[in-house]
Amino acid sequence: MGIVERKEREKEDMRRRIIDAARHLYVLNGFEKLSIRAIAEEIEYSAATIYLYFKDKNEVMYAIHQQAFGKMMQEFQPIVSMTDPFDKLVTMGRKYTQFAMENPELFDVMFIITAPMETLECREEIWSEGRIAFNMLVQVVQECINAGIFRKQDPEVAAMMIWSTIHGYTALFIRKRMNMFSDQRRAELMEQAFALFCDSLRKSL
Amino acid sequence: MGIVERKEREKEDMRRRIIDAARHLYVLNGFEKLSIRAIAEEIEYSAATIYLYFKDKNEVMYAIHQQAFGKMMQEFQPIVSMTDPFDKLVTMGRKYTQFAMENPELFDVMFIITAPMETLECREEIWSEGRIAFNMLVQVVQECINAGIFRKQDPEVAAMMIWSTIHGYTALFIRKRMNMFSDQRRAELMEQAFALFCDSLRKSL
DNA sequence: GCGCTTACTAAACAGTGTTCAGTATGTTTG
DNA sequence: CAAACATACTGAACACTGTTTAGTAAGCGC
Repeated sequence: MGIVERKEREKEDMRRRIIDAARHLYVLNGFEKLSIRAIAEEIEYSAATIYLYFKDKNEVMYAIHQQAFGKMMQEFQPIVSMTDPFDKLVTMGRKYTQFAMENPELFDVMFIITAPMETLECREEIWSEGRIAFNMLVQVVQECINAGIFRKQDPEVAAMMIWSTIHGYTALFIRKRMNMFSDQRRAELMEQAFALFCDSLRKSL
Repeated sequence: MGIVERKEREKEDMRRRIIDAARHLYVLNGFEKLSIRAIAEEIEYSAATIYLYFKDKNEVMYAIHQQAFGKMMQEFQPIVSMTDPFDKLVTMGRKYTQFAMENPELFDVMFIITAPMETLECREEIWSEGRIAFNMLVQVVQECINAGIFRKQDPEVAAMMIWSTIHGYTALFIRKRMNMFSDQRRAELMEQAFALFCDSLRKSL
């Protein structure tokens, strides 16, 4: 009775094909221009078929968002084997922005667009991808506390502050809210603001 | 020959009526659900009429975004008459988040949604609203430097770092990226992260 | 009163997410 | 093997969306 298993596999396969096609089109053109019909055409099925595998467009976006977190966490892997906890923190910050620059649409669906969050909301689930990534940061902050680089304090509060700063200019950049500066000045400001922040952390946390 | 002036006034009046209707519907339902047809119905004109006064939906969003900046700057007015420059900074930070909480859709169009920025891009204009608001922050940072609260440094870099932090958790909150925490913990984290940041600024900038 | 400009609109175009009745194929059962 | 059922899929429709265009009606200067 391998039929049920095969069907299960085929179902899983189709889901993967839809997500792959959707992600492919999404990273090329963004959320607004990603249509169910375009995804369907890409995999050579009718648009209605997508709805046999996903509740709605939000759920497709949620799947892309999940994959994107996988990719980001993979790129963060090298950090865990670093020795100095403060270096870990600095590298995490750098990688966060770098990931956003290299994968603006993925960053968008992970941290800015509301669509994937709506799926969670109506499923009444917690945002586990975000929780896991945030925990990684909290962990590193805790290591800084243990190493005496930071004073004893709530690591989640410190992590939140750090995430905020890094996310802040990254999101402002991605959403073109630094366009009052020239390309060069923009890069300069981000780099120096980051350096100043790292410096400030070292001295005062 | 007051006819030209009257026509000019009427044209300006119609623009204002469109913006008012658009803003009204926008703050109620957000960007996705704001349609040109709905705006037209609100002012009892046909949809095509909107296009006699605005190039496209982006330009309507840009107008709303401009008004929103006006409102925010108004709410920031009391700050300029404060005496202690560091208090100014802290109050600005608080007001930024407070504005976002009280006017989530306005904050969205000002700092997150891409639509209004597209208008600027194709007009090849600078983002003057953002520039002016940022300058206000730079000014206060400069005052902190002059008062010896901060050491001598590039005030734009420091301002950028400060904006990033405040914008960071505010944007994460608005776009539901803090939903892995309970309502209470979320508020706690934001407040304490802000307090920690202010503390850190005092000590190290 | 006659042109001409301006203001406006109905209708169409090309798209969107989503639903549903109907079909065709694969699987199970008598 | 044939009938019954379950599954997978699709064409077409619904109710929208932003935007364009051709055509109409009113106001203005002469």
